[in-house]
Amino acid sequence: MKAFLHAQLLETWQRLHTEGSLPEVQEERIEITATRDAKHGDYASNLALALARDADILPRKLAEQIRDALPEHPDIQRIEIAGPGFINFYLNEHAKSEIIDQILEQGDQYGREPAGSRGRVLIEYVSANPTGPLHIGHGRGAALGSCLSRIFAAGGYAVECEYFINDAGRQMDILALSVWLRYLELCGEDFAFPRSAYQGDYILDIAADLHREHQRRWHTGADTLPPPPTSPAGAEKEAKTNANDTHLDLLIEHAHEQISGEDWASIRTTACNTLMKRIERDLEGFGAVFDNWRSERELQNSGQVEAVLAQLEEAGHLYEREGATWFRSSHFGDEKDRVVRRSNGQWTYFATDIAYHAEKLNRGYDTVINIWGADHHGYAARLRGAIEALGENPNRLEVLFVQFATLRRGEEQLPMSTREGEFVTLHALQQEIGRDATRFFYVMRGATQHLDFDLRLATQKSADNPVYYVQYAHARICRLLERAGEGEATSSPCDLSELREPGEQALQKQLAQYPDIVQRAASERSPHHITHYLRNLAGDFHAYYNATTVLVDETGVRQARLRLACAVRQILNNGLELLGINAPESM
RNA sequence: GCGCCCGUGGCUCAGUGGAUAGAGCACUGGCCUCCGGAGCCAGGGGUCGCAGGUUCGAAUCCUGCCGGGCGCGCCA
Repeated sequence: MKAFLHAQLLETWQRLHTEGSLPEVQEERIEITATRDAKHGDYASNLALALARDADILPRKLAEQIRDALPEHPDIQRIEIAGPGFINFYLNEHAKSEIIDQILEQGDQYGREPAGSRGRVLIEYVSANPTGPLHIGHGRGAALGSCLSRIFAAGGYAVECEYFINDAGRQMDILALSVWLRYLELCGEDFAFPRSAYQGDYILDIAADLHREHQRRWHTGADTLPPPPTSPAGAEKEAKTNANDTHLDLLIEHAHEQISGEDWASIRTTACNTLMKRIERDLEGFGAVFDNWRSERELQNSGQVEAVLAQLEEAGHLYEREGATWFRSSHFGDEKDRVVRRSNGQWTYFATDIAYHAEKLNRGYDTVINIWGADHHGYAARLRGAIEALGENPNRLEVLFVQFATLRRGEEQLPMSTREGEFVTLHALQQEIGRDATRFFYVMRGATQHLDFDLRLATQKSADNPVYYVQYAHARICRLLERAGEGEATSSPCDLSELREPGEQALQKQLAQYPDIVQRAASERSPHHITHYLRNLAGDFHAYYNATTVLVDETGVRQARLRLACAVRQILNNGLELLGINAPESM
């Protein structure tokens, strides 16, 4: 209906333009919105206000001219000019109740665009380092990516989801080192475990497996280990960090002397695979589904990094300085140039990432979306710059930054830090509050907002908890339809003009907005529009249900009300589906 | 210091340049002989951080300032 009115306005304007009484107009400038207040009709347009200047006519006069020129239509009861020059459309009852038949006819397809009709999108998300289990910080990215992929699919995009496995680089060496040191402890060695190595129990588990399988094969005396740094009292934090980093490097070097490169690689691979399996399992349990798992190591071995650097070199965007190779990212909007090859000959992560993004773009997606934590925002400019330098349109890459989530239980703040091994894992969070509530809470705020995740609220089984509120509305309708006999509600269309109560009008209007909400959630990459909508719809239903008896004796009224309830259930179901949340039949 | 994000009832947050700025929580008072009370209804509570500007119209766009978060490595 909204699209229809938009077309009518455009057509009418163009006709008046051809007749010479109005100037030209661009399609985007004609807006029509569902009204917030029923006093303003069902739909309203502000075009007379917006375009009065161009037309050189007073807004109200312009509005009248357009109203008079609009063709009559059986769905439109009347058109009014209000306020400074709004054009308000009032639909007749029949047009409003059509929505119910449409919803029941299309079922779970209602609100969905034809698959693949809007282009191809790749969403890369989570991509956490395999150095520990996923924690609640990763959870937010996982929820956002997973919900967005479902919303995009509903919006008509062909969507693929991808996880980039950071299985190369120094992090992996630190991981292997952490495992090896724990292994030495299991061999009976006694020494101070480095503070900046990975502390978590999962490291111990991997070490125990290795110890069981390989016995004392990689054993070496603790007395040969490089001594830990002695940090003088009052030393700067930064100096301490550097000292710890250097110590780790010495330890890694030492390990290389003690065991063969092959064995070291084997420890690294075992640790990485074990953690990746755990990550995959956690994501699967969370409902985050991936189509592709791309390995950084494989990418590096494929020769793509050399190729892409050669391409940049050829285009003159690289230069040497102080033994390193730099990319001239400052020419492409970054604040300074960035190293792509270190003076020790190794690529930086950035170099690999350029190759990775070049690959993604070459695979032919219209849009490539990355979901990153807010702490990475400074990184986007150089990546965009590299894409531009490669002759691609940098706008095909879109980076969504998700702000941090803090976790609390009532007043108590819960800490999280991978290195210290003290964090709430995503798995533990789900165990405690369930997948549905976890997903809903993660996406109910805009991604740019800091999220205050309250475990106490999320575990409450009451109306305070929005997940239960929405699910309860669904369960309630299911029970109602069961009681009435399913057949009655889903049978052939009945006379919906019986729906005259204010609550029934409100519900029909709310239902009609669903497709717009889905489109908006997709175009703004904002699943929270869905959570808000569902809460409102559930609220309207609860209010209606409390005020009006559905199962009355008059057959016509009863059938119409059941049919309305059935349509509400369908939309609750469709909306929850977009969030990957269950729509239970009973609770 | 520079860059990005955020300042909206006591709290957590919606808000697409539009009509009287909205929810939920908390608070106060009501509603089950009734389709699920895991629910509903009513009420109080606001300088939309501050100051300019653009506009017929600004919480929304622009500039400056104030406050909070994050980032500013030959780490990933």
